[in-house]
Amino acid sequence: MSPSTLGYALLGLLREQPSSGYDLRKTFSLTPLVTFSDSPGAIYPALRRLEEARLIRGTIEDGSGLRRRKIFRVTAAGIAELRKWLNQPVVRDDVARGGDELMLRFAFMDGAVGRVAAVRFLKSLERELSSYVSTLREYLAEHRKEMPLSGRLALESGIRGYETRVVWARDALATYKRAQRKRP
Amino acid sequence: MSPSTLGYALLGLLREQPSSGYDLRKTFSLTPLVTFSDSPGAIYPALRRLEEARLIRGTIEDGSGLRRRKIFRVTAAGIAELRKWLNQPVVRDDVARGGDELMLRFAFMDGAVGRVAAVRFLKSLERELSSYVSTLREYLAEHRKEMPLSGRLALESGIRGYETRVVWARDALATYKRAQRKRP
DNA sequence: TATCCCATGTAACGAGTTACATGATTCT
DNA sequence: AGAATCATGTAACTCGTTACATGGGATA
Repeated sequence: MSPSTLGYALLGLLREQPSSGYDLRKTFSLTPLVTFSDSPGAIYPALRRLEEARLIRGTIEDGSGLRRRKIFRVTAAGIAELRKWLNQPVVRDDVARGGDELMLRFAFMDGAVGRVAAVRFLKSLERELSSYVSTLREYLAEHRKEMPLSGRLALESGIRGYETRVVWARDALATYKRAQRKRP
Repeated sequence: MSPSTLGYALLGLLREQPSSGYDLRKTFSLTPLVTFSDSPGAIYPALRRLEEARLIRGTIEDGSGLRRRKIFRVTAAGIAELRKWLNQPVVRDDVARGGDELMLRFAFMDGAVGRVAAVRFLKSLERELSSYVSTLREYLAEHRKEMPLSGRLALESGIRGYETRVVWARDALATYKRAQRKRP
């Protein structure tokens, strides 16, 4: 079985920095990754599953007189699994379901799959987003009249959000192009 | 136990229009509510739970020779439960977790709790969103240097998304004010 | 010594996913 | 007659939530 979204988040974080379960919990409670729960009932079982699948390995820190801490590191198989996840094509369903997981994937790309994959991702993201915005606009145009006011406004909010992300994707692409010119 | 998010979505839709499970599945697959799964394994058990809690009641449609369809209607207790959900204050956690549930709540307000509640919601939403954007900006300013490029860009995408929603909330408020002038 | 933070875990429960199952009706 | 669609449901499985449990080390 492939990991859950939380599992991939842990994998991505551990690739950047080997950490204990407690460290990861703090990351989830103190950084923009608050979208994830920091509850021990989620983190520790998820870590155990990843370890059972040999995607990470935990070693008890043999520090001088410190409390016991288990530090997890990503294995080669873990890196491979992470790459597989990051390299998945961007499909319409991903963007329709809110696209949070897509942004998580993008956030972990640097250092794991490189600029080429990131650029490919941004291009297909822009394409799928644009197409989805069109669908939503058509729906709005067709149902505008029968929709209750708050329902219509909520839909407009969603559309604006997706449009903002399209613009962002173009800017992000430009940023990558600039970085590439500097050190290709 | 109070209903899940899916349960509230069903409650909100059924308040607008009594429907069968199949109708609701189509709504979830063909409208912007695709964020929800349209799988029967989610919908039918959720409907059964709502019915057991007496929040909805289903009656077999005694139509002439049609296939059996069970039409669900919201009960008085269901309306009360929906109102309770809609009238909950907007807290920081709601916006930090992405805010999708907040927009769902707003979408169902018209006809269920009235303009006053909708306006109150928008005001507190704008306040919480603005405050959360500040938090994210501070985080970005402080960690910009150490963050990998894609991670930083992903965070910027999130910030832009929240900012877009702040602007939207102001526009939506203005829309309500205009509507109020027309027929107060 | 009392209290807080560090650090890890488990157990019961709820709910969604996936896949399977069933049968009636309409279309070709 | 066969296929597609309408329409409802169930069972196994996974995973996250909530709440509880434990104990060492630091701080007052």
